[in-house]
Amino acid sequence: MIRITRETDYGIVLLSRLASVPRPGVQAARELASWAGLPYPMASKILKVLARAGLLVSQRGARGGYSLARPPEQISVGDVIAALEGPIGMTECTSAPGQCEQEGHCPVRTRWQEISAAVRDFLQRIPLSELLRSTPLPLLHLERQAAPGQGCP
Amino acid sequence: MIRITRETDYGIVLLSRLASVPRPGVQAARELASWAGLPYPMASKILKVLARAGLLVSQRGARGGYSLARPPEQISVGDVIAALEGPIGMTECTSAPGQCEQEGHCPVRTRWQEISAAVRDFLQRIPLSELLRSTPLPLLHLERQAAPGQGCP
DNA sequence: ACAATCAGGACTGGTAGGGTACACTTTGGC
DNA sequence: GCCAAAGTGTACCCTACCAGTCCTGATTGT
Repeated sequence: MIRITRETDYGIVLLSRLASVPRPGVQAARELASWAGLPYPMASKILKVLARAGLLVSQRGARGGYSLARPPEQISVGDVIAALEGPIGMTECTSAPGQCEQEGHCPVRTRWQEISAAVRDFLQRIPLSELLRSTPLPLLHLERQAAPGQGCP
Repeated sequence: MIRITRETDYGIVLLSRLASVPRPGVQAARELASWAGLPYPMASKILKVLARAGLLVSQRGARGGYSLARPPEQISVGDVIAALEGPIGMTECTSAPGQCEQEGHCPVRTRWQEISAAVRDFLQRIPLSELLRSTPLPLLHLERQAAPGQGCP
């Protein structure tokens, strides 16, 4: 279904929350969970992973919590997905070579690699900060160019 | 993991095979299966679904088989995915509204809808015929524009 | 008539998503 | 110095769905 998991979805919501408070905004997992309407254990699980991946900084002990490791402009949707689900690839063979026995003679393999790369790049270029803007949106548009490196002037 | 299922992957390979023979190229499921290195029941299952979805035309009886319902330029990767996995959406709420209780106040919902739409469009614009070209590739590129309808001149 | 072929299910095993629980460590505050 | 409030790590369960098989029927060319 070309779908992110629920955990990733939650992760993005939690990060967005952290991105929307003035930095440095340390928030406890319980606060974040209740704000997002998630059971605490679930939120905690996700936050742990995001911290280990380097997207969050954790502060242990009383009055501890989580805060963004980088400004929200420098954390992309792609980063979050990669942290919670592993490398982004539309097919098994694109994310982990050697899985498919057909690899040698598969007629569509290289194309899938290109398609995956395009989607990955696309997600990599959407920062958290953009997710939050409730105002006029820079329309996301997927373009096919005739040649590399020849963007609009 | 933002991944198409194996069935979809197989489906695209099978369709590509049909697209690569001169039309009207009726091929039996057994032939297609052995060509793709798939067990016959698996290939058969997939072909049935693709036929019901209108991407393939089936011919029953002796010397029957499958052929493309439309020229390969008019069948897109998005069509195949939709046929085998249902509507394309990166999150549950984008492909089937009403699933998420948070829908009303989810801060990132509209953005996901845009992102999903962009990916869906992108896949919708890659025809089977393109997957087969082994020659210089029109680079796939996902672009973000400032405004709609203002592509390169 | 018969064999080749597709159609439509039912059925099964495995794995990953989604969620919970618990024992442990760290740290601020009194 | 102790306690409570945090995060850490790991183990665990359950369910759904992916991946794959099998069987019984309906068509149709020869």
